[in-house]
Amino acid sequence: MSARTVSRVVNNEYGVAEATRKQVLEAIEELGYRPNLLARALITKRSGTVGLVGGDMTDPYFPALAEAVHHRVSESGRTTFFACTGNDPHRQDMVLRSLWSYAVDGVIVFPAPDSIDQLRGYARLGLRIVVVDDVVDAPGIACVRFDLVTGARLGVRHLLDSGRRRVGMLASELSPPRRRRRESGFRAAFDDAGLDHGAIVRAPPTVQGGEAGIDRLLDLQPDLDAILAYNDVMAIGAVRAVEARGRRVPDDIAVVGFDDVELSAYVRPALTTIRLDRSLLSIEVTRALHSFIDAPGDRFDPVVLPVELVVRQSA
Amino acid sequence: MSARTVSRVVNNEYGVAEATRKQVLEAIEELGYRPNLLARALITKRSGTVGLVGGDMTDPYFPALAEAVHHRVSESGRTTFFACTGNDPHRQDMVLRSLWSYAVDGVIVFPAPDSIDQLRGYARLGLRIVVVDDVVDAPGIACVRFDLVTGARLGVRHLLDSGRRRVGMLASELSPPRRRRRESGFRAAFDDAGLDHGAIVRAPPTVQGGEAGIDRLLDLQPDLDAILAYNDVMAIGAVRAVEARGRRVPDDIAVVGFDDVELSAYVRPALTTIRLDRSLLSIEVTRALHSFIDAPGDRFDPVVLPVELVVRQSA
DNA sequence: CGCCTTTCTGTCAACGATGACAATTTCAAC
DNA sequence: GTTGAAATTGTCATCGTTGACAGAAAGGCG
Repeated sequence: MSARTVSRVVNNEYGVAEATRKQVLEAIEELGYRPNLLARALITKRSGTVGLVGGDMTDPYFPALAEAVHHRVSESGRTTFFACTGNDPHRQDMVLRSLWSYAVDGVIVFPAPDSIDQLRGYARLGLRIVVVDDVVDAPGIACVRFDLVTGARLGVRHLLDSGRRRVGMLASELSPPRRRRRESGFRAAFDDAGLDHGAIVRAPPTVQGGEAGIDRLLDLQPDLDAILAYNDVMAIGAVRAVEARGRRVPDDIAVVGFDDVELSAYVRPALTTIRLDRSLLSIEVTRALHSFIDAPGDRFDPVVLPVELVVRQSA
Repeated sequence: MSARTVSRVVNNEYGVAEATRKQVLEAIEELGYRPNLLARALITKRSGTVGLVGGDMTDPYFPALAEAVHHRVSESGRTTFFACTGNDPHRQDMVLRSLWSYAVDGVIVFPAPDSIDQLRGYARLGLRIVVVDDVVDAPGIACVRFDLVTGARLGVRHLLDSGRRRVGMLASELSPPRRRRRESGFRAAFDDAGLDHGAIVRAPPTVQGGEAGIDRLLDLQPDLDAILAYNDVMAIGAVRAVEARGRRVPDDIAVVGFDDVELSAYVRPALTTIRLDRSLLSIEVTRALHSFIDAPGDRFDPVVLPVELVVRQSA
């Protein structure tokens, strides 16, 4: 009974006598044999695993998406591992290096700032990459993103419709210029309406960042009556900071976020937000990944996903 | 220039002439060479990675802990990968299998229900395991947990001190009997006081589970004036459900949670909770892991971590 | 029974690194 | 110039699996 035969049984290959197969399975059971995936991956260049690389796990958008992605990926019999980069290109490099080197079948990445060339490099090394929220034109890289320009427009229009006129924006300091699509939409919406927008302030995309950003924003422009925030977590920080200054949401200042994380419905006031549907995103990123893995090509047309305004209490 | 020499340079081994080292480094740079970690791990049985396996990423306790663990683990030059099991022993088996097979240096596991024998099995296969929140006496397995009995006692005492007498408990249906230490503490606190405790209801440890649990709890015992919840996420569900029934928190019903996730300070009313200090936990689990990895032994004395009552608005 | 086809099983090399150890070079000291 | 020790570099086997291919066994047919 050679190792080769065992290999055939384990991999369900064609051409093993039924009696042998049974015998091998029994031996496997008895000895508690587990194939060594390292050795297998070393030779096949495939590992049956997928990596999901995000910037910050503590932003609730990531875990929720992760769960959805895991679920879809597992349908193809693969395991998903998660990693995070803290939005640090160097840390991202370490993570991708590990993943690449372990021959993951592909990775889904929320890229750290200024890491596009790094991604190109890994694509050249043969790593299949799905980039979320950025556009990279390179073989081996697929791009999926939400239509954030429209999203910001929807948010601003909602604020204008409800009579707000002095609208500031709380942006993320981690977005490089090319990825500031919420800001573009914000400006565009005011251009459309022939009005001037309020100040734009950038801060870390966290609750604390939101609080700090609001402090600066209100110092710059004390008469603001509405805020469009980069995401829900910042929006929550914004609400807190506004209330800490003794002003009320939404009566004095309306707040609109992005994402629609579960949490947004639980805080008071419940957040009005632009929903970036995780289920949709998980479907599309895994579709892109699978098409890369199974198909021979290394091109994938960029996907732009629709967004939706969810009106709750904060605006 | 043999491969062996390159290996020596890459691993910073002693005994390479300076001139050779420089030459090799240049070649590495020029050719974009990356050592294949698979091959390395295959022979060394070490991969420089650590796995953190949780039940549910969408419970905010996990991501926050993950970030802390990642940080500590990275100090030893290792990369951390995260995975989740959905509290399903079978999924846990797949995850551990992958991790073991990729020769991770160790794993930190929040075990799925009824998976202790599975963990023992992997420990026998040589996987170094740190188990959180359970006690497993086996070589190769270290255990770290919070003193939840005391935690529950603290919570109950706080409620009794503020005059509550009809206190129910919202437990997790995922905890097997041996791990129901919050419930033990809950009962013990009432025994101490010579009082009777209210009903105990088990539900999934999520916001929805908390809501559903409260519905059943209030049906069983409509006159409850306080609730001890399994964790903050359930407590948030509890608050919502209580308010949905037209009763107020904390005036009509007080709510105490466990964990002290960041979120707990942001919801209204802000949650009173038993803090399970993530920073402490991350220190201890990585200490356990490192002692396993670096030391020759395969025993590690169980660690019990202290807890702390954090009083906010909900009780 | 011989021959051919089909089915099954085994052998060997390879994946890319490192452990063990051997070979070579370097260099100081005699 | 020889010697010996130390420093440097190379060779070979190995980790556990699979690809390519060869060999053995089984079955069909004249």
